[in-house]
Amino acid sequence: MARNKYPEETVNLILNVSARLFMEKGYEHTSIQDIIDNLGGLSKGAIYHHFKSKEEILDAVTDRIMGESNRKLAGTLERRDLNGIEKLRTLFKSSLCRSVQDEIFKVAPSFYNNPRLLASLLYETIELTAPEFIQPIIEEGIVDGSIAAEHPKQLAELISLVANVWINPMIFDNTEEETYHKFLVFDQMLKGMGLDIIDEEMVARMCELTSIYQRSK
Amino acid sequence: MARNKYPEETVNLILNVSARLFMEKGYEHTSIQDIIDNLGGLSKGAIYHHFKSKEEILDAVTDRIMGESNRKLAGTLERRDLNGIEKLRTLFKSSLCRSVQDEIFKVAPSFYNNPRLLASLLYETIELTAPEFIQPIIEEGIVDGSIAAEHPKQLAELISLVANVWINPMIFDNTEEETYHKFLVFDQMLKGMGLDIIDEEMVARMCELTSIYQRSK
DNA sequence: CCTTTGGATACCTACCGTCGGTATGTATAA
DNA sequence: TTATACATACCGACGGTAGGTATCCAAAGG
Repeated sequence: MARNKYPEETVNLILNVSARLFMEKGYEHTSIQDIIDNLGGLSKGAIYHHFKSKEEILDAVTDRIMGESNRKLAGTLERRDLNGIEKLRTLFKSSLCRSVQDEIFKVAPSFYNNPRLLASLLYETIELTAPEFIQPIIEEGIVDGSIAAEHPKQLAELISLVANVWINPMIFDNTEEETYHKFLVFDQMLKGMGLDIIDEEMVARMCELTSIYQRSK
Repeated sequence: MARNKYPEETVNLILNVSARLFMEKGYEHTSIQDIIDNLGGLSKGAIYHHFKSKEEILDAVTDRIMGESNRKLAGTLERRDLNGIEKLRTLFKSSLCRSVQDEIFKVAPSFYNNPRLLASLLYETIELTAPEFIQPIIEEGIVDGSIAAEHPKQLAELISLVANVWINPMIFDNTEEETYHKFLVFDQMLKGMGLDIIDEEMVARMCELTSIYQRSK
């Protein structure tokens, strides 16, 4: 294929195709040849010119996805009109709304057959989302008095893990009813730790999410 | 190598070698050839006579590990001298004590570089440990009045996830102090949901576990 | 200002070693 | 004799590389 004047377009093309295939078929069941076949004329040489390994493509794909959603989280973090607990609420709500129209959702990826992506998500949740976004908010809430917690780091991890992994319909299959129950238990847990975050609207959104996901499979 | 009169010994040999290598190097970075090289003379034909794929070896390995620990859990489940909450307590305590002398611990496997094993553990926890062992105990506790919960299935999943994954030193690196804080937060969460399970002895054991694991790395 | 030229970069093709897996052969236990 | 426990030789597909070609761009020369 002709040389592209803007190589970042080629990089993006490779990333788009790879991301889709990784989601659909899983990282390990996607071969370089599979990617090539969906590149519209580009060859293996092109891929290995821009990336030094298949692994590096996966890293770039996950970095891009996480980067997108984290940039959106960062917005909430900086708002001055909200105290700690309100920021937590806003964060949850917006991340739920976002998911509904998320692209990743439409391809209905099964993390079940995608241990690589699952592991990435799990570790990014604990090592990035929790300390970078949730923990600061909790610490803020402790200072402004809206949250009572003694170990913000661990609390942030726990909340992030439950919200990002356990409740995630892409990881664990659930009926709408089960999702509802999960949310009730999650709410009970949060309230038990003095965090009143979940409201009816969130529960409704989450059930909507679950059913959208169910249908798209 | 000469034909073995007791083929199950060969199967066990393959499983032992594979388990060790999977832990040390990760499933994906362990080749069939690596396994053969550690088999002491056996060949690829032997492996594929007993297992139909590398995947099946992994399944057998994880099944064996999970089977061992589940058989021990099952013992607690059947005791008649304990009510629900007491069974939960006993379960936690014994699983902590067991881990201290667990073989798996001594090779210091890094789930970090082992997405396959990590995913297996995660799904076995939610789809096996929780519904087969924790949920029945909670339901028993509801009946005998020692536990108050409305959604035993979800509660069982939540507890299992936190205990088996979040607190697991093989999955997330922690200092002893962080482990201690995790346990405090876990305890607070459980108490918030009406479950008084954690005591000082468990906390001590868990910190011991963490330090053993740290040293073995 | 236009042209030439040279090197950096985008990309292609052919090929390599290794991988997981199979077909087939052989020796031994029952 | 038959079924089973292995060994051996081989296969296609895989991830990755070597080396070549084509295109872009910038600086030099006219």
